[in-house]
Amino acid sequence: MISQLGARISQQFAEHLQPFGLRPAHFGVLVRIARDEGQSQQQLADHVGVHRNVMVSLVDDLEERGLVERRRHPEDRRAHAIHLTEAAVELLPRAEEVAAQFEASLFADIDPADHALVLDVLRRVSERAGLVPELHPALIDSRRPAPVDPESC
Amino acid sequence: MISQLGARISQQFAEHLQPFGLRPAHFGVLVRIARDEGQSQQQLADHVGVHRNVMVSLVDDLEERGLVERRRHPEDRRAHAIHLTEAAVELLPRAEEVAAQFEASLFADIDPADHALVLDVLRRVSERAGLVPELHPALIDSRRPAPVDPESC
DNA sequence: TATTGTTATACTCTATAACTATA
DNA sequence: TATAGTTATAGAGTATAACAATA
Repeated sequence: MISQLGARISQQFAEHLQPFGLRPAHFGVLVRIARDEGQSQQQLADHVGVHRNVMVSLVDDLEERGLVERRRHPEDRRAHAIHLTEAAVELLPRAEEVAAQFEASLFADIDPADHALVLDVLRRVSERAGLVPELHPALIDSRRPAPVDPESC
Repeated sequence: MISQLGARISQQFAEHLQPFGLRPAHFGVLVRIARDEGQSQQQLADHVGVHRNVMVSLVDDLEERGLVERRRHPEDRRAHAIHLTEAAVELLPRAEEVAAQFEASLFADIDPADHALVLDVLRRVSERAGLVPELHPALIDSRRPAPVDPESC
């Protein structure tokens, strides 16, 4: 159920972001850049939970949309330092407001205390499921619980 | 977050089902058939929430695995009546046990009352998001809330 | 030798259209 | 005319491997 719900939420969130010319992944990347400007693409990929190959095209898209800049990284000549443009600084709060309204609409008939509890529990379940945003992907696999042996049932 | 969690849960559930030679979608179809034997592929597709085209290959897979049979539908010569084989009747409870253990492992450090509450809330959110398992897909679109106008933020 | 960004490739999923046989 | 099952095809998304530049 969580999987199906997640897929539909992502689909609907994509519709909400369409007027901005963004997909959910773009939004996630922008939020991460805003939290800490000048990160490398590799760092962003780790934080968002995608492979660095995917980050290339995400940053490509955002650069074409005029929302981010690839600058020279001050410490590592291999890496880019990714920064928001002024257009992004203007756009991001509006997109975040749409996201907040969307979440509110989903939980519209849910008691606010229950809403908060659900998000807190899901956050803890996410960690248990190996979804640790701050963790390097290479470390995630070892945290995955091993599948159950079907013969033992 | 729900979207990312759902994707990872689906991925991990797939690993748990791999020893059975099943993917999550197959498991969902089997459960639906068990609930009401002799349904048409179209009915199954509606219940599971996929297009009837997709159900064709799902039933193909299950038939190859020897888990379901396509019999003549007693009332409609266009349709098939899908039934579980004895192998499926033997396998399904074991797969359901694996699923239950997997869910338990995800919520292992969550208070049981909170666990139940979360699932209940998510069920209600799912309905609000247009995820109504018993509803025909054609009716779902009209239940989707309209995207927010970004200019109003 | 390892890492960053990049490109290419393949594989899975999904969405759409069209066809047939029935209703 | 509409529906059930089927097939084919195109597109998005994802995963893997390889490469040049740099650490």
